[in-house]
Amino acid sequence: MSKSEKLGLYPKPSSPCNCMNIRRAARAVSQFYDSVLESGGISLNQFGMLNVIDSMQSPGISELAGEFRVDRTTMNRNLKPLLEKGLICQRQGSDARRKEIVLTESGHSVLQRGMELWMEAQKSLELYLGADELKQLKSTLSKLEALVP
Amino acid sequence: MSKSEKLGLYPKPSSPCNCMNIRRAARAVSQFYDSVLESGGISLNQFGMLNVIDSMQSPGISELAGEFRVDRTTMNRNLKPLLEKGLICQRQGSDARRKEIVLTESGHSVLQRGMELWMEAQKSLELYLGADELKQLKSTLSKLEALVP
DNA sequence: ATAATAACAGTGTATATACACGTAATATAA
DNA sequence: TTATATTACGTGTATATACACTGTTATTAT
Repeated sequence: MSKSEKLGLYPKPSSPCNCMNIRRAARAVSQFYDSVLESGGISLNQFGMLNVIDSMQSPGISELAGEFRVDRTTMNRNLKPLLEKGLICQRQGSDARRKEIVLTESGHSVLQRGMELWMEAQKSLELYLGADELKQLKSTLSKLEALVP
Repeated sequence: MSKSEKLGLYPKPSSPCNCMNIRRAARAVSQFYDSVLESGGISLNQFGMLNVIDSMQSPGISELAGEFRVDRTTMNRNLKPLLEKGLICQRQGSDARRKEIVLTESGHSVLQRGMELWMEAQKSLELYLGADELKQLKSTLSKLEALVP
């Protein structure tokens, strides 16, 4: 390893590929948020699921997936760790096909603690990027989301 | 489903969470690039690995991971599909610890075809966002990458 | 020369992601 | 009312991602 590499004098070169770059950035930001949320015993993704569940009226898995904008089967799998940790539970609705998801007591606690940490992370990122650049980023990301139906 | 939902008149609301938004955007852009590369029989991620391998001098797995900015063990696992498809092969270097990765004939072909498709995808995205907004995005993504060491 | 340390790679485990396929329950059409 | 279509959910399979731990080889210190 060269001296300049050790000292990190050179910025990491970006890929010419826009997709690679956004994937890398997403990994980096995820790791940052995860590290901030770590002391709350939960990951950013799991915190996000708890938060969305809490904001909906006992949603079914498909509705949750729609709100979260992931595949339905992805949501199904991602709920498993929350179930095992006892942060959510499932109950049968009047429609026998539907499985309603609700937060447990423990889930509410973890969500509340996570919210404080999440706000820290949000604030840190805003400081890091600056309000203007962050606003521009949000706008662009919103457009990119619409690339897929 | 309401009429407005069917017609998609309302833009999908973004999450207040910056991390969620960038993760979603990354998924959307990945799906877009994957769909364009599909006829080349390869995903964007795999194309990217082929491309980086091709641009390096028979790298070891750790070097490759460093260039690609993923965990070493992630790179190890991600190379498996490429090996099974016969697009790359591994060979022993003079250093017995090191496993050098090189493209096969087939790998070069797939890379070449993928390159055309990738350029299409790049061009499409540039048209979609506009050159200025894309440039700004690249700059911001580069900063975000630096959030983690 | 031997012991301690570095560097390189692999595996177990866990999560995240989505497609193809299958099953059960409801709603709609004939 | 029965046949059909739609809706909601689950599983198998495959990929992507990273951490903790292990093993092997090379380098360095004593």
